[in-house]
Amino acid sequence: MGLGGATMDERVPRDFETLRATILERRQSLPKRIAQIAAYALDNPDDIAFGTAASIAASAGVQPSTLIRFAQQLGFDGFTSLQQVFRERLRERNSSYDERLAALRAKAEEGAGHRAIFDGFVAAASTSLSDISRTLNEPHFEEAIALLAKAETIYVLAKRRSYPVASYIAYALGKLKIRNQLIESAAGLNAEMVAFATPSDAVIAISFSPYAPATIEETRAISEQGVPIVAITDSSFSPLAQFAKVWFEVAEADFGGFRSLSATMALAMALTVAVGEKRRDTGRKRKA
Amino acid sequence: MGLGGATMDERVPRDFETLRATILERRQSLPKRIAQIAAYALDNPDDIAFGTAASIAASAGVQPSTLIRFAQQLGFDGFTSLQQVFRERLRERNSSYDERLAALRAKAEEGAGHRAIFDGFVAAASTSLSDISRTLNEPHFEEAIALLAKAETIYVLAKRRSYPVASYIAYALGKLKIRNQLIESAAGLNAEMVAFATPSDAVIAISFSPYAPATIEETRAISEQGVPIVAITDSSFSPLAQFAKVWFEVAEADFGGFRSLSATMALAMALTVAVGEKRRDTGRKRKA
DNA sequence: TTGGAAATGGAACGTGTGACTCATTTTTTA
DNA sequence: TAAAAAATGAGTCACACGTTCCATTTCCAA
Repeated sequence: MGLGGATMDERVPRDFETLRATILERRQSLPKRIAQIAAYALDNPDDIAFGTAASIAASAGVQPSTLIRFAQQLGFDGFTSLQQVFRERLRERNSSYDERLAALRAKAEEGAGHRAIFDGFVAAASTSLSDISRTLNEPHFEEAIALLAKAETIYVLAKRRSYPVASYIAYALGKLKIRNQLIESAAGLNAEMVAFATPSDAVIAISFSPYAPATIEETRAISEQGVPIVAITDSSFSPLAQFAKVWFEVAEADFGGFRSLSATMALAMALTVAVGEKRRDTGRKRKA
Repeated sequence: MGLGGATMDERVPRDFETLRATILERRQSLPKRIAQIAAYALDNPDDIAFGTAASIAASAGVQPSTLIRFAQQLGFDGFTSLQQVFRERLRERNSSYDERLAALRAKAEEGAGHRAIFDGFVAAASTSLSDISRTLNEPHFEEAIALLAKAETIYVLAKRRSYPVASYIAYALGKLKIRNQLIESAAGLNAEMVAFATPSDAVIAISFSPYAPATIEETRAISEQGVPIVAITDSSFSPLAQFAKVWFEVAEADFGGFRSLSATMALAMALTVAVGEKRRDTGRKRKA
């Protein structure tokens, strides 16, 4: 029986994920040419969805007939039914991220309602997240983690708009049992607090344009004491950048004059938790 | 010239958005049957991408030849070239949102690296945003805005993990020149602060499981004074819900034990700005 | 109302499609 | 190593496809 198990009562994969799993599972036992197509299919699913049997076969470097045997071996009637699965995949996947965002943004801009405001903030947050996900500088990220992991006390410095981020960092550091000091504006004791920091500590400073003068000033002061600084800011021209050992540029989308904090938050949390992990690892090594 | 302007040098739409715009623009001047297809095409772009001329024509209730006339009227050679645009649309839209998220999450789960941690937080934030965007209860949203808009002073109540959100709300309210009072845990004057609130004020209370006892207690106290409460919390069983006039259920995804705040932040900002707008509108009306 | 033009329906056509068949090659088994 | 079985390549074929063409209907202007 040349057609393998196709005539048996085995179930035919009707959705792409099942199909994919089936192919991966049988990969080892497939004949060479069939395996060649299998690999091509999983690598270029869009081509399978749109191409003709002939064009796909050519791209994959096999004969059209082999393509049909491949389909039959998986339990399909022929190439066409196999292709349906690949088409269904494209059809079923919801409108793309960008389309959704565009829709949200359009609604937010045209509609004057309150729902539009909400959509605007969601869109701004999503955009910011997707931006930072693309642009995060990994070496900087690793450097910042290393720097913070070996600090005795982590000082967290931010005012005004950035303050919520700082307070969440402080909360998270506390939960991770990492000594930290939040420098807020309330009591006016900042100068004294800053004076305690030494080169074996570290600072996370966060500030966005328009930069709070107090943040700048305190960052300058603390950097002069030789304390290493990790800065999260919004441009290379930020006054924070010149004082910082490592700095991140985070482009937050804004809506209605208020900038999203989602990207900054994600970065801040990642930094914090990564530092926590690095410390745990280092501690474990020291003991061993 | 039966084929309309097709023979002129007008540009043929090569991408879906241009095509869409072109169709919408000409909609009025199109013959009946052609317009019928135009509407069908914009409503069921996926069918155009995958179907055959015959099947599409049948679905749209026209003759196949009309379908081709439609394509030609838009400047295409024939139906096939028109179809390419619809296929390109599916092909070009990046891997779907869900696929991207799944990828991020997979990386975050398998990989132990620091980048994985970052991806995890971005994924958690994205998930939360997409969830709240789907599930936001609009009547509740409007009600909360109305309630907060007419308050003399808005009290903002949150501890621990929720505190960053509260501080951002307070910052934003301040910028919008809306009188507000942030109730933090620092000074221990909370009871006194809470005592000032009257029924013509309002409260935004934020708390997630495990609920900070202080937040619950203060919310209870303030509700007994007849002050209307808007609660942002994470479950219908939240102790906040029973005290609140309006409450929002926000499901935040978490990563590494730290919950994202992105959805809560977006909701909080939307609330704040919407209240600001509503107040401006009302003020304008009063003057007029 | 009538003439002409545009729009439409439907049949006919040629091309390119997927699938089948069979000869050949490769792999496996004895 | 020989024989059998499986896999592959290539040619063929029926047919469904997109397209074209022409007869008919609909619409508009005179």
